[in-house]
Order: sequence, then structure tokens, then C-alpha cells
Amino acid sequence: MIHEIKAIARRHLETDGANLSLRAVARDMGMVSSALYRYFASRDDLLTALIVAAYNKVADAAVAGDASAPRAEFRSRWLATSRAIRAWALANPAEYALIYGSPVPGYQAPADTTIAATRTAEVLIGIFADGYTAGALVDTGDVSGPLREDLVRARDAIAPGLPESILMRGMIGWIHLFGAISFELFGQLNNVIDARDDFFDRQMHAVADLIGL
Amino acid sequence: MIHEIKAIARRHLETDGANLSLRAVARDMGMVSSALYRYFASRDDLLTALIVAAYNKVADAAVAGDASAPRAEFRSRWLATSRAIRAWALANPAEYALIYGSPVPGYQAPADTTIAATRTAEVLIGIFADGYTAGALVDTGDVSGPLREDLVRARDAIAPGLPESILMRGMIGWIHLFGAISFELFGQLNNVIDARDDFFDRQMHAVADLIGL
DNA sequence: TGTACATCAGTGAACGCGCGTTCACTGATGTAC
DNA sequence: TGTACATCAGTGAACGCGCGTTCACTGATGTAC
Repeated sequence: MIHEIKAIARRHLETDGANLSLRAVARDMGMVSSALYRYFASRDDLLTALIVAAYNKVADAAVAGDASAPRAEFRSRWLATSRAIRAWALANPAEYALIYGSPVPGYQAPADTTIAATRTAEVLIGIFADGYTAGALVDTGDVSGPLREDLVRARDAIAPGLPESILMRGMIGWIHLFGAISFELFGQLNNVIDARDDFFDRQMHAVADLIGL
Repeated sequence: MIHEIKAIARRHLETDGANLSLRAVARDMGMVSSALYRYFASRDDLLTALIVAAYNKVADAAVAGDASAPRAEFRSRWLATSRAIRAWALANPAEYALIYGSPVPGYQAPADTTIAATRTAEVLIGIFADGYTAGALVDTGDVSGPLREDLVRARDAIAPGLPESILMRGMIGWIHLFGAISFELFGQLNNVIDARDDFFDRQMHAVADLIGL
């Protein structure tokens, strides 16, 4: 039942964006709106459930993508993972926008969402960490100051032993991936680029070059 | 008067995102809601005006940033322009989200907005075009197929004579810039990176390396 | 096997609210003679 | 200089709508003896 509500709510996200209406969802379920309160304490609770589910689904896609490439071929893993994330985003644009688009007005994300959010980053960082362990990625040691402290903190939490310079490059990759998908999904390529798969692949290759994969 | 309405509407964007309410704007102006119809034919019209204004403001920021660096120092121009765009975005997060965030549900952008949208891209492409003319950027000639056709079409409209391979790299830069700002503004760096100016600068340097500036 | 009771999913009415848009109007300001 | 008229910014009521949330309730299902 909770599953069905979420499924219908997801369908509403497609058209209404984050202006999700409890009453509309209830209507589509053939129920009265107050019935939903048996399953979710409030509209924000439903939103939170959708957000956590979306984070987990994109992370699952990332994991599956990564797993589809040979362990020791780091560039292939990066390409496969980024393609899998993009494919998920294209198939579920509203859910992608919900988690990576503009913040929902008036909605304050509870802590559970941020936990789910890190899973995808962990997959990507895992690729770089493996690449470093195998000697394919080299520590350029060129990060210092307060930024280094930020990176050390993040590194200790997610990938102990990974040099900060590699984490920095990894984040650049992750940010570009996110940027490329958002740019495409939010309409900035409309009437400009039609060969989007190719366009995306070239970007991911360029980023792999930049990272040194 | 139109100016004042837009100013107040902008303030509402900060808190309500794209759920902009005509009545709320009218209230803040000390007017009755129907009075706004003397100035804007509908809520969507007001949104369009805000979007066009935002595109023009970010483009103005880009132009000013570019102009602040010596003409022949292409990396400096890239850095100055990207910093100026980011600074504008941080100062006007709601307007940035309006144009580069998730699409507004139910709003269909009219053609005037896309014209204003290209101005910023033109500034960036201008830097790369100048770099090519000066011999600092080299044509790697490695784009083919349908993607090449897309790039040719875009190039002919915006920067005649620029090789497609350089336009491709320029778009990668533009997309990374957009991604870095969105990532920061939409909260993905929260609790991870605090030294954000430094973080941003390093990214823009890395992208400049990638482009070959 | 049959009765009494508890559980609990879903109902329906109501609350107070905000929204975009329309329409006939008022009343001040400016213009023409 | 004074009157008649047009312009037009802003009013106020009304339209029909949707929203989140509450609350007392019904009625079917399952459980215990």
C-alpha cells in the first residue's frame, strides 16, 4: 500500500514537479485524501520517502553500472557507472530533479536523506580508490590549506587512505557528471545538441582524461 | 512600476521558489491583486519577465568578468568570467535556480527567453574563439558523426570559424561551470566542503587545463 | 461451531486557507477648447 | 481662466478552484474463548 502510494506520487512528480499534492495522489488511488494519513504523517513525510527512495535508486543504478565493468579497468568502470546514472536520470527525470534539482521550497531535508545521498558518491570514489591502490592514479599532493582539511574530513569518512588530491579530482568528476546530466535534463541542450549519447560519452572521456583514469 | 513589481517578485522567489504568487506580490506592493493585470497579462508573463531579466543579468556579470582580465590572457579571462558568474549566482540564488534549476512545472518558456539565454554562452565561447585565433588553442579535429553536425550548426550561429573540437571543449567548460555552481547552490556540498571559493577555483583551473587554455 | 469483541483501513464532512483571473467601478489626473 | 471630457491606475467583490489537515465515524476482517 505504501508502495502503491509512492508509485502514484512519483507519477505526479512528472507533471507537477515538487508541487506534489496529497489530494491528487489520493484521488488517483480512488481514496479520500484523509486516508493517506494512515500511511504518511504529512505531505513532507511522503516527500521525504520519495527522496530517500530516489537516492537509493540512483545509487543502485551506479552500483550496477560499476559492477558491469572489469574490476581493474578503471576508465571502463567510470564510463559504465556514469552512463548508468545518466540512463536512470533520463528514465526518471522527475525523481532526478527532486534530488539534484533546485531545492523544494519550504521543505527541510531530514538527516535520513543525506545518508542515502552519499551512497552514489561512494561508488564513484570507490573507483578512484581502487585505481589508486592499483597504482593507476597518482597522488599529485597539490592540495593545501582549509580545502585540504575539508577533503581530509570527507576522505576519512568515506575512503580512508585515499590521498586528498585524488579525492579532489574525483569530486571534479562527480560534479561534472552531475552537471552534464542536469544540463541535458533541464533543457539547456534543447535546439543545440541532438546527438546526446555521443555528447555525453565524450564529456565523460574528457573528464577521465582530466582525472588521469 | 513594472520595475518595482519585478523587484518584489524577485524577493518572493527567494522563499517560494518558482511557486510565485501574484497575490502575494500584490500584497507586498500594498495593492489589490487585480491591479497587477495592468502590468502583466498573467502570472506566466511575470515569470517570463523575471526569467529574461535573470538571463540578462547573469550575462552582464559574465561580460563584466571577462572585461576585467587582459584580452590576451585567456586563462585569466576564463577564471574571471566563471568567478563573476558564480558570484552573481551566490548573490541571487533564486534567480539562478529559476533559469538553471529544475524546470518550473507547467511553465512553457517562450522564445524570447532562449535568446537571452545564449548571451552568457557567447561570452564564454568568445574567450575560446579568441584563444584559437591567437594560436593558444589548437584544433584537435577529433569530432565526427552526428555530433559534429550539431556542433557545426551551433558554431555557425554563434562563432563562425571556430573548429568544432574547440567548441566541444568550450561546452565542456561551460557545463562544468554550471555544474559546479548548481552543486554548490543546491546544497550538495553542505557538510562536505566549506572552503568553497578555493574549491571552485581549483575546479576552474582543472577545467582550463582540460580545455588547453 | 458460534458469539463477543478488538483492530484498523478507509470515509465524509468540515476547518481555514490561498490561488489566478474577470469585471464593473471609482476617482484622480491630464487635455482640449 | 474655467469647464467638459477622456484617460487610466487602482479597487473590491466575486468566480471557481485546489490545498493540507482534523475528527468522529463506519464497517469489514480477524481473534479469543
